[in-house]
Amino acid sequence: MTFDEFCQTHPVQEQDIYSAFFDLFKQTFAIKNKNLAVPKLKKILKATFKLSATQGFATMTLRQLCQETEMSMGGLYAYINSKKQLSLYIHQFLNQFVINIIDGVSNNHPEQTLEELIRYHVYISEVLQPWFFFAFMESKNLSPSQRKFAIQSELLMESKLVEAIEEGQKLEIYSTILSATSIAAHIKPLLHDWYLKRWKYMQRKTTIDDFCFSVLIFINRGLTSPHSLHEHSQTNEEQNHDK
Amino acid sequence: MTFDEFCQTHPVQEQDIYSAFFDLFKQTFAIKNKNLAVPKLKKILKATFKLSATQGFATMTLRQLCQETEMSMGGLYAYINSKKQLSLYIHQFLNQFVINIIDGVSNNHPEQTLEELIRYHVYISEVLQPWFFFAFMESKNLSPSQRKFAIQSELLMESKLVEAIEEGQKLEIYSTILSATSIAAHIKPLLHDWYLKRWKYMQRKTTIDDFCFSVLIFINRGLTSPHSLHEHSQTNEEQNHDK
DNA sequence: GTCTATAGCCGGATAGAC
DNA sequence: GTCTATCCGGCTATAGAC
Repeated sequence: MTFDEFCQTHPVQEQDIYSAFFDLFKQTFAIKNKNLAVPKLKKILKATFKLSATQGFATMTLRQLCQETEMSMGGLYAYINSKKQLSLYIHQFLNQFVINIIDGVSNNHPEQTLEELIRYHVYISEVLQPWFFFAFMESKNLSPSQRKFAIQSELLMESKLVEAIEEGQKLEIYSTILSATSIAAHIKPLLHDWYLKRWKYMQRKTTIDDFCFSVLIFINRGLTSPHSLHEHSQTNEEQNHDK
Repeated sequence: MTFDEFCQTHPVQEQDIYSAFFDLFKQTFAIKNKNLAVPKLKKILKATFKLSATQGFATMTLRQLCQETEMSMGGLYAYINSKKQLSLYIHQFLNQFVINIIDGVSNNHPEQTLEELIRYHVYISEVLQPWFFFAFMESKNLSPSQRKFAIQSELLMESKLVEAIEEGQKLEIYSTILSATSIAAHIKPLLHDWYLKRWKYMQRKTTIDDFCFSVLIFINRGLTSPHSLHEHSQTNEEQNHDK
């Protein structure tokens, strides 16, 4: 499945996202009119991501947010109850959104499942790049209990990866030299790189499908190659003596 | 080379580090007495890392820093000129420190060079874990020109990785399906994971040499395996039809 | 629902005693 | 060199007009 196909089969357009955001928290907003609220929430969230990405959420002031959104302080406070809650809502919404999609990944052949998990993660993090970046950088703002809640989508992804790898190891498709847990631990930072170092990939004109292709090759090799570094490590001491 | 051997052959003990920190910036400190200054700087830096890691540098207040270091505001200001400069100095020192070590990596056989680069990076990031974590999370605080300067150690590491991989590809030790640049781009986040998600590895009781071993196997496979995902991707569409 | 004006607080930084 | 006391600016949040 390519990125385009993913976008056509999942509710990941901008209007889908911000509309879902309103619905999730509507009972706590002072504003009740959805048609009015959604565009403004969109403005507020986009501005928050922009300012947070360049200076961090903590140093972003609500005055800056007003300027960026062309709203007044009073107007802003009709949509957010506090600066802290704005951050909390972003974490909570993202977590819910990711769980909904990752949970739907079918569990068939391990290679197929693994590819789908990886592609879906990259695709979601593309569509919600500012959200992912924000969540990664600003997770400190959360209290321990809130953090535990917001991390659930991460845990789900990790357990699904481990499950697929273990399945592949049972079927003897994948090597068992490294544990499924530690391989999953290596896969995740590879995927995070797509939204954390976005500018790097933009600069190099790497498309999202190129990135997926390259990551999938790299991971697939890490899982299937019969080679082991063991021999390499053992000869290493001899090499050092040669110096 | 194991982590222990690395520590014995490089100036990476705590006293080495904080002493070097004082030397690098001594002309700008109000304090001139090194024996007095080094322990206090150590206290200040450690407290800064601790507070920043849990709440972020931006929300850390100098009053918190005073409490943590058992100093007064006035006393503190004998060691730092401003909050901003404290952050800047951390970035600059780390950058210098990493360059000094990475630049010394010998350029012999590509496999050996690659292993040494990777091990050294992990080993430095172990010894200076709080510094690396700080630099990653707080790089926003830097102005563009300062950031450009502080990123030089990253660029050096990256260019050395690419150089070694290209060398290996020329010698036909490594596959050329993926470019050296994109492989290097995959290696870096794997290494960053060691200091970014430290708690995860602590919890799992993964030792640093275990981590290096596992990463080296994974990378080595990614470089050498003859397998290509190409066949897999091509058959993927057929698989989808099967559903 | 949205605005302006302001309350109330807390941060970084400094002055000046010791 | 180190302390206490204080200044001043900017922050979040709210009150009240429209």
